Amino acid sequence: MTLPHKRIAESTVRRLSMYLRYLEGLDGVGQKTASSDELAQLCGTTPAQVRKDLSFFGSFGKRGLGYPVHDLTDRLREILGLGQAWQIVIVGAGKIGSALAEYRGFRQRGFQVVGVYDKNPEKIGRAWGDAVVRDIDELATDVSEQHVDIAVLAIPAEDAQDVVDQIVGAGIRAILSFAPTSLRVPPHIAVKTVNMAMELEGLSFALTNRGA
Amino acid sequence: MTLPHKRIAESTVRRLSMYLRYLEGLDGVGQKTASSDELAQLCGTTPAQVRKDLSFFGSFGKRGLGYPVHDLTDRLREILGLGQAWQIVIVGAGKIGSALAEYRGFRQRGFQVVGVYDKNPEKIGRAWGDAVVRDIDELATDVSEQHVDIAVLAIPAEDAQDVVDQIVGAGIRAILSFAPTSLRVPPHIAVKTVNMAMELEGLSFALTNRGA
DNA sequence: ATAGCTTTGTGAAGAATTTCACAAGCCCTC
DNA sequence: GAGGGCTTGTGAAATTCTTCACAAAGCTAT
Repeated sequence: MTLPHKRIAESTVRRLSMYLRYLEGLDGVGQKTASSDELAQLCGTTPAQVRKDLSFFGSFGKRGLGYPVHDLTDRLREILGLGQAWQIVIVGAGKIGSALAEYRGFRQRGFQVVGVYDKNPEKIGRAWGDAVVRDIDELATDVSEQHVDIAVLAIPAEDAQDVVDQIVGAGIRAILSFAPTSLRVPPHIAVKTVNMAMELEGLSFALTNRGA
Repeated sequence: MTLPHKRIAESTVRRLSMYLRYLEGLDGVGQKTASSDELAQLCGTTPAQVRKDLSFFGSFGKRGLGYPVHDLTDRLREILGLGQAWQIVIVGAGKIGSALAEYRGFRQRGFQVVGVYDKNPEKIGRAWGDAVVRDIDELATDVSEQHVDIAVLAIPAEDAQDVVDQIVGAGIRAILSFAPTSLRVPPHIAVKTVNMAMELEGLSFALTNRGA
């Protein structure tokens, strides 16, 4: 459906995601068209960047007019693969896992939380949102038997690689990790890592080497 | 102290942060030296990249031997500005703010949480970790009167820009935002945004355009 | 239908980042 | 103290990403 003739940069995909968010907002208030300049200002980028990003996937705009808000919204959803419901599991029922399990953004964008796992016996069996916390020892079996697309890891760094090896063996296809460690996975598995310490240290560096 | 003759890329800073994490681990188990190759494998990058990144700041290694683990750890802490205690406030006492307030990584790396703020009267006054939740209306005053370096935003997108404007006016120097929106700030303010929807959509895109 | 204003789509230029490749340097052994 | 085996530090090459700049095209008004 989408035609990735060229490899699409990760930075481009991140921006597409941002364009989508703002287009949804514009669509919600009934705006019919938006120019690359308007989108760029909303997203904090440049008009040329917006046009280039979109041009990788086709010609959606009208010269002199801009982009049709509603159509482009649909098109971006399709490009980003949001047309279908992805099934995700959350691994780790601590504070972060808790915040994630209740995060409305998941459902809003078609990500269904089909399971929550922990290794702590005290947490197993408790209700969490719609799900019940299950024993992490069941994770691999569940992943291979049910259809699970994405695993979200909210567990300590030292447990992460072990869990990754298990779920990769069980056929997971993508991982979003909040564990502050780098993960080894086969090349066909998509992985993103969110590392708060890294973000904070980036700010610390910026404060130290500029604003001083 | 550190000598940023050239502008340092953000990607480089992120990797420095990762090198630091693994070096701390190696230091903890008493390893004396580490080669660029070993660090690269741990961090999932290349030896050349490791050497290039470090070379922006000096020559820390010994040819034939590698890098002195303990010294380089110290040096990286200094480069990243972790020698001092940064004071941070958390804005938004919801699930994410809660996870953040109790996040040990902050204190471990010298980030002191000196305040938690919310606009919900039911939350104001409750104890949160060491802090008590304060009224968000006091935030700007507190930022300008106390010494606050970094604000961590865990609030809805629609409230974010308003809070940003207030704390920028009050003299904040850096912002870490979990609000899924782009923030307008003057150029001397450092900003990082963590956007979960964006990460998930990146995975969705990858699943759609490859693994299919 | 034409003129004038606007905005897209896109090669080409430019900038930034990563990778290459190798001389220089350090350690150990003989 | 000379030779061999490693590993760093770094210009230069390669690659990737962003910005430029302009022809092509749509809309409105006359």
